[in-house]
Amino acid sequence: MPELPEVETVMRGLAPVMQGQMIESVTLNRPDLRRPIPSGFARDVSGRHVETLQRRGKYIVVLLEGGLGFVLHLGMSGRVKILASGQQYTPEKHDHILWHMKGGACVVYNDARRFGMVFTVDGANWGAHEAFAMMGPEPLGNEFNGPVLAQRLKGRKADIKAALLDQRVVAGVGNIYACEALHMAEISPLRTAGSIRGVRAETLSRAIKTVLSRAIEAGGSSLKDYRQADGSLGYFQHQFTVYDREGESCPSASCRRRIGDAIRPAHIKRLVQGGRSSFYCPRCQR
DNA sequence: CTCCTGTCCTGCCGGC
DNA sequence: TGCCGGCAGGACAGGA
Repeated sequence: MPELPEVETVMRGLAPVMQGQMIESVTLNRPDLRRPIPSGFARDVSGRHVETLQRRGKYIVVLLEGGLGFVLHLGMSGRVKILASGQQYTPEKHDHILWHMKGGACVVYNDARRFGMVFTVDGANWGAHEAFAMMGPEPLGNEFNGPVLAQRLKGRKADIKAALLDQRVVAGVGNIYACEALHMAEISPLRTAGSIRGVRAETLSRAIKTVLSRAIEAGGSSLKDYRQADGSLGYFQHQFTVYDREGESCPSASCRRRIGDAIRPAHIKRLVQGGRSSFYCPRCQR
């Protein structure tokens, strides 16, 4: 469930606790998440200051002094808890990794389904790591636009919905925001990916940017709330327009306008593509 | 190359 | 009430 906006929010929440601070020690409560945690991870990371935090797609990249870095992926149930200095730590089930910061703050990684991952990278050249080497453009950057999206979809026979989940096409989009962006762009999830070009590609690229930006804004405001509450990050839930709304009326004004308000609105449908649920409006998404 | 399916993992929810 | 099956989903492997 954590997609680009959630990961961005978690990273922003981590920054004040980690950036410029030293990792004093690391506790590993188990040797693996989805994959084994690299041997020596705790030793390698301990005793170093955190220089910067970055996000690439759904990954958080923590760059440390001395040219080492490590990467955190939240998988689907990963969440991060931040304990301020002096705050009592109450262990919870699935607390797998704890970073103890010098000064007493602590960052806890909790992941019930253990789809997350942690690995170290060469801090000077982390983009070359296999997790990033083939990754598509950052959707919120200037390097992502209609023509770029069209180029990346060119010739692809898969459904656009499936193609958007491919991190080589565009980074950071997952199942929820793929549904939301396609709805905003009024494009059917069943449309062949390669047919998205020209104006349609422009519309879709803009919808992706809008949907993700709005979610980050929502995350930013909920971040404040959660930090006041229990320090938990990555928990926030905001309202989706179509995702998980099977059977509800399509809220899109332009959808209603097509036939006039007097007539019944169209209803959100669910279908399974590549083993994943898609939610869409069969009337306004074409 | 691209596409497609299965796998990992556990909590939760619906059905009986 | 309790059990069981199915579902959720990001990345990746492996086969077509």
